[in-house]
Amino acid sequence: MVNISDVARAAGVSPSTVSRVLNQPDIVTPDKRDRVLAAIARLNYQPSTFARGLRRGTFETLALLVGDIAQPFHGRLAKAVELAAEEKGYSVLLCDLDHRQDRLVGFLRSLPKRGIDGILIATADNLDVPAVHEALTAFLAQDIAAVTTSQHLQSVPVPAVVVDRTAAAHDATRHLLDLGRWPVAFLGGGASAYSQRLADGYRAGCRDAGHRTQPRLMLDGGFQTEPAMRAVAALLAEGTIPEGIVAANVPMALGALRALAERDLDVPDDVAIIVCEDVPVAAYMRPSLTCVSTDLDAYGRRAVDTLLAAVAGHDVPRVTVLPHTLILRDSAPAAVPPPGS
Amino acid sequence: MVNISDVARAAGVSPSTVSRVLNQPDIVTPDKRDRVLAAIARLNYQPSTFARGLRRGTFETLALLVGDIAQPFHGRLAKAVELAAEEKGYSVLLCDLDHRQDRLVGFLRSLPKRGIDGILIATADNLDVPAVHEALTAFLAQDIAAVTTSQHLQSVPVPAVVVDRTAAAHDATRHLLDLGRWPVAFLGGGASAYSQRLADGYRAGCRDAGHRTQPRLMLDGGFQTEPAMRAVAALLAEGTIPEGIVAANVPMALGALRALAERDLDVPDDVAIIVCEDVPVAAYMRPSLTCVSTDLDAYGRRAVDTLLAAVAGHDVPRVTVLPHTLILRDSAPAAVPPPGS
DNA sequence: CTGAAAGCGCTTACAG
DNA sequence: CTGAAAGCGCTTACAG
Repeated sequence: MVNISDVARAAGVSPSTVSRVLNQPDIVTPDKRDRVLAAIARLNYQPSTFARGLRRGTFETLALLVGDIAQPFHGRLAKAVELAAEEKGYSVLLCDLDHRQDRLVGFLRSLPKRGIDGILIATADNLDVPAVHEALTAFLAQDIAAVTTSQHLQSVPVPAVVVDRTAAAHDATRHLLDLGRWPVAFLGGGASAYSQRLADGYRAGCRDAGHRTQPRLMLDGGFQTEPAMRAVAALLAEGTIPEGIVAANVPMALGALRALAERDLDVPDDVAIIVCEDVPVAAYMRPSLTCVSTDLDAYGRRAVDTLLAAVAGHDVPRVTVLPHTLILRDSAPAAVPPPGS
Repeated sequence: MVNISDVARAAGVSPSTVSRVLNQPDIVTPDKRDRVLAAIARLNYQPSTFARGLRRGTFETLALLVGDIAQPFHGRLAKAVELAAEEKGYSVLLCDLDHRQDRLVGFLRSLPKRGIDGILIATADNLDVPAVHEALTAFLAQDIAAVTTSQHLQSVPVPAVVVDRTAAAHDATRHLLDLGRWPVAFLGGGASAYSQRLADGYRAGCRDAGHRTQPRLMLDGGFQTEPAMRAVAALLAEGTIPEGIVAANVPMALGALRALAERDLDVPDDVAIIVCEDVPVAAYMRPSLTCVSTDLDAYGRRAVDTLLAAVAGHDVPRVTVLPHTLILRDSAPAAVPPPGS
């Protein structure tokens, strides 16, 4: 790579002047400025981000810690984040957690030495556990900005950019109940805070409609298709056929669809399904999936903007809530008679 | 962040000695070595990757240029790449091309200044076009290693780690023909080299079985669900009902499924579908999708290994071909009578 | 306005 | 074996 001295030599000035042309151009005589600019263009000079970063202490790089980039929601969000960051001149380091706590802790330990300016934590896994809390605290002590999506941390002061999951699940549940469906099962991901928040909304939705929730209707599908399928199959096998299912994510909704199909249950006629996230593929499945949807491009942009504001040392809101809307599709349309009628 | 001088002071040695403990430990007296190691542990010191990189000229960072991280195949491959790279101590910069040539060219121009050691180009978009060729040549001139997946470049000496797409499409086509299906349509992505390679395999498969391919059976679905749906719908509207469809990717297969459903055509009874890639979701759709599959973890690992070998200056094979297998699922099972029988 | 100098945090010949 | 010095490619007070 051509460096600043090459350019200086070519333009007949000192390296300092080349640097000034790049950073404070008005300080430089037009004559020299033009010569430098010409040399830069001719040699195709680009200042090394890291030599510059070493001096300035900022590398224009963010890290995205994602639960599982292979999941459609995360992939779609990662895309939005990358595009938004790139627009601001930042690069994005991809860190796939593979839903493993040891990986998260490892990244929190190793990322500071990589000179990143901030991290975005996008995982539904619970961060409010001692090991993560400790690693996160040590991380933040090094004055690197952090923002989470998908959860609002209790124990550590990290700003969150989130959808109100409780409200989303509440709306989803109400939609099924308004369709006259009951019982309605909840297909979540076990004890994670994220899943608990959805479960709260589900319970509230049931309560508001005068229904009593039952533990056996709270299914643990581990956020994955396969275990979700088994959880729904187990519910059916024990004799309960729910008239609706609120699924936390699309892969689990797929698992539910398969389990229902094996028992020849129709969606939405026998069982209506609604999902608490939206991804492109949801619109194209059969039946297409009714979802609580958020504009993921806006989500990614907002998360990046918040993180960059924090990087710049500005005060940022402790929590930013993005709007969500119900997208009606075939798995739980605007109106469909309950199976008994 | 604590730096090497802090450690040196704490251990009562010079920074040089600390550096040696890290890089050539046997050169250092055990006594001092232990003191330094203790100080490192106590202060939780980690040498800055970029200060080190500035000296050494290597930053232990790879860039992954991906056509669209939101597509399931790319997301799954990105995961494999990230895990493999991290295992070798490398970080991965995520660069989403959004299938736009200007973004690809922009990344090729801007990545060198970011001090990456190599790039992995994972896109089905055609790279053998003048603008990209020029940018790629300028990129390679800076002595940064590059590897492509998914295509073998004609014009530039970049090693490729690929599945033999022609053979894959050939096998896929033959499977449908062996089922007694004809006509069989090909659902590809227009003029891209990637799609052309698949089309070649499709044509060869037809030819081998004694069928004459017809241009109207070659559909352009642009690698996306929506246009694929329109392309299949158009074929049906014009009166042709294929007994089988070879789809280049899963999103297009979804589009085909929808178009067929709208005409009440059953899969696989009326129309069998086979896809030339495999992603987790394919197994869980209804009908589940028969696919030509490749172990994506092995794929990612192989791509990273090849790239790192190139970074290290070793000779690497111009092209590495990974094996593929047919995964039989419901959309084109082992045996199903043709619709006419 | 501009150049020479110092320094960001490392590594590695160079003396000793 | 070890420290002082130089240098990776920048930026920015500091003189002038």
